[in-house]
Amino acid sequence: MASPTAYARHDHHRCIDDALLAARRICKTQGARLTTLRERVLAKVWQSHRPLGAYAILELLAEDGEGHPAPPTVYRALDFLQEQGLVHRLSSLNAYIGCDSPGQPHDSQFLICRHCQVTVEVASRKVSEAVARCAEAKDFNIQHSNVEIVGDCPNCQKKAL
Amino acid sequence: MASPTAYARHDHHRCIDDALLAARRICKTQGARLTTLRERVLAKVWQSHRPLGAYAILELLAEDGEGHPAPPTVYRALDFLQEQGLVHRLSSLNAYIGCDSPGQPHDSQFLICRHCQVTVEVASRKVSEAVARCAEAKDFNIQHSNVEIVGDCPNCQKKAL
DNA sequence: GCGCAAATTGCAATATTATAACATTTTATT
DNA sequence: AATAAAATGTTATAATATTGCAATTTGCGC
Repeated sequence: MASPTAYARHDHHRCIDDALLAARRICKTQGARLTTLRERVLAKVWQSHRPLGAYAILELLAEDGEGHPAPPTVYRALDFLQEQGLVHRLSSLNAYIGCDSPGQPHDSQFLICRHCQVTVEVASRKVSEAVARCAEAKDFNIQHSNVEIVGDCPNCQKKAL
Repeated sequence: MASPTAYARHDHHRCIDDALLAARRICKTQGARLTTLRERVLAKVWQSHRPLGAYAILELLAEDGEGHPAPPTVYRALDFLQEQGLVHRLSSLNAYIGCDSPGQPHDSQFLICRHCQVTVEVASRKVSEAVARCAEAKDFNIQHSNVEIVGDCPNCQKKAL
């Protein structure tokens, strides 16, 4: 199992660039409008592999100088990005993170490090299936599932925190 | 698979009574103090099989007439109840629900109906194991996992909503 | 029972996250 | 260019949660 990029030293500019390119491609094919603002918000979300709160995004946007949007603006952009499957919301943190594999619908789980906050998205068929069976067994019809796993990432384990 | 109590017509007073009895027993053995306030909060949480927000609990307490606690009071009681494993917090709803099988530590998942909000706690070994394997595969050390599944409960499916 | 320390609760203020309502601007299309 | 729809701006406020400190209650040793 290759270690997720997020845990390794890597050229993060590439993560950002890839995310923006994918977003443009997806929005184009969907006929959705990836405006400047939305793209700026997406870029901020992708500034790291840590989930970012709406107000943190707001501050980062303000630092750019190009306009100081108000909360509704950011929330609307985030709503749009979620609808397009470009970002996920982590409800246990009230924060947002870029989607790892946008475009195709997928069921994902999140590994959230409680020390460094680095968060990795995984798409485990085993987990998805187990969840599906578990719901079926109770005659429950799944619309959406949210799996957030909190613990220690490999890096932080090494640091013996 | 027996249908969960929450979905069936049942004597709900018994759910409340059982929860309170179990809570007293558990706190006693743990040397934890289940005060009047904490017990009142627990009773409110158990008033239904729907998750309840902190401010909703606050209002219910106020209706009783016996003092109108302020938010911190309720949040502290909820923190205590969570520490004792007597209630769970559903982060996707910012709401709290009574624990189904308090006492022993357990890994649970929640089936949340998007129509009637009735929420059932399940403890699927398959899901727990799949989650554990998925984390292991990324060399991630789980501290806690949160699985919230949103969809249509059996009753609401029948009503064809 | 009495006094002390610790735990709990009360209380006021405030922080944080999110949305409502409506005005304005931008965009795509005619 | 005119229009309608979409997006953004703006102001205010709602909903959720916490901080800090004072007052009270409780458990416990004496």
